[in-house]
Amino acid sequence: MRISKEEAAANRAKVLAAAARLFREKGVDGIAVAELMQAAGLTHGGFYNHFESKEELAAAAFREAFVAAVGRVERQAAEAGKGGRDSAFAHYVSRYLARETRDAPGASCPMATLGTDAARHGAELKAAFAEGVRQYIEAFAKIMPGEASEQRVEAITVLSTLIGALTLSRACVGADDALADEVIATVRDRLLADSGKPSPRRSARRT
Amino acid sequence: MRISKEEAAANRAKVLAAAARLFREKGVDGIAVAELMQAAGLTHGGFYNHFESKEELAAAAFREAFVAAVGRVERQAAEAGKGGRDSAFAHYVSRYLARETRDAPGASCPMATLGTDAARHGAELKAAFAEGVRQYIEAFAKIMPGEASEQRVEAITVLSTLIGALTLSRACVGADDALADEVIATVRDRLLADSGKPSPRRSARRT
DNA sequence: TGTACATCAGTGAACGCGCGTTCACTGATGTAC
DNA sequence: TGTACATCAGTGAACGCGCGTTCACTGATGTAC
Repeated sequence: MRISKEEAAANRAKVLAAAARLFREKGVDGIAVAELMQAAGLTHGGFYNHFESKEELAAAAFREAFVAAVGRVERQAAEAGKGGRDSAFAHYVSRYLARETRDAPGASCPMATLGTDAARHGAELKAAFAEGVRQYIEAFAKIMPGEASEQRVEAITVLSTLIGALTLSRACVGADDALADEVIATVRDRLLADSGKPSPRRSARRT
Repeated sequence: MRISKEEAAANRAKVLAAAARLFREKGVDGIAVAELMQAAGLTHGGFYNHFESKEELAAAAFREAFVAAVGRVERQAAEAGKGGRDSAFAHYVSRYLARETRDAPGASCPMATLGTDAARHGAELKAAFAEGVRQYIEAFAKIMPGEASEQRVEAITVLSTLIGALTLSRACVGADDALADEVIATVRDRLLADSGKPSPRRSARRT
């Protein structure tokens, strides 16, 4: 049965949202089109009314995920007016390396979840990913402590550190929880110590 | 036709080596058992004479890849007798973040290529990965500059940075080569500057 | 505004392909005598 | 040491399943008059 244009647009948005979450959780190849459609409350047959292919959906989902991630950074940058850059940076890092973030990959940083997928898939996905990275670095640089001339270097370095720590911790959680927790706690404390804002929590050290 | 025990063992080793390379290049789900066997010069039917399942092979391949990676670190540590820890560290970082390493994922750090696979697959893979990370951190700590009491923290932080930078660069290469090169060059120079050993090459800055 | 028809989002069966795994078979190796 | 047989690594066809994609169909929406 045909439905209204608004409903169709809402359905498309639902599919995109489900894809942005599930691709991050299970990888582009780890979730089937039929499962995505079911997660959006639809049946799989209608998929091609909205997207040309799974690959095209993936590119759109990557863009959606990056828009949200860059938005989070920019919101922190905007609030930096109150507490200053150091505060914005500390908040962002603490949140990024929290256990809750690690355990909810579907809602978190696309670079830590989709980087390997982008590297292994086609040009369309890589282009969407690279464009997202460009925007993210630019936004992230604005909340970096230190001299303005060094902000881009710092942003790229810290961003790499965050992505690596989250990747490592996620790969170990379930097999060695102490190690998984140690990685994010250690990196968080180390980054915050560097910025002159030591974390209130003590560093988790393995015994 | 039956073959000698030595030949059979050599064949098993060939399959394992092909898996350790190809899983890193294309991901565990990105390469078929038949392709792996072909890469080892065999046909797919004999696979189950050597391994119980693809998952078991993957765990063995992870272990193999980690042994090689930890070995590389320990070799650097051993050579540190000559030039000191700083020199071992600088050599290792420069090599890790070189373009050649980035463009040869099949022979490089398993944490940067298989972390996401480990996070998304079963307990067996995660266990193999976590064990590898444990050993890697311990070996890596020995070539970290700075105070001995801080070596583990530094090792975890720098390792995260290396993994993140390589992941980002690999995801962008082909779509935005300037950005991909900037990421590894910037992080390399930044890490070496920290250790008091600035890189001879100038930092690549985007224009 | 009301009516008649064309459009098209959604449905679910079906297609074709690739994958992990199984199996009957082969024949050289390893072993028991 | 020589012979006869059992073992088993390797082969390639086959199985069953899940996946991305296609398609005929439905019926409410959107539009032309």
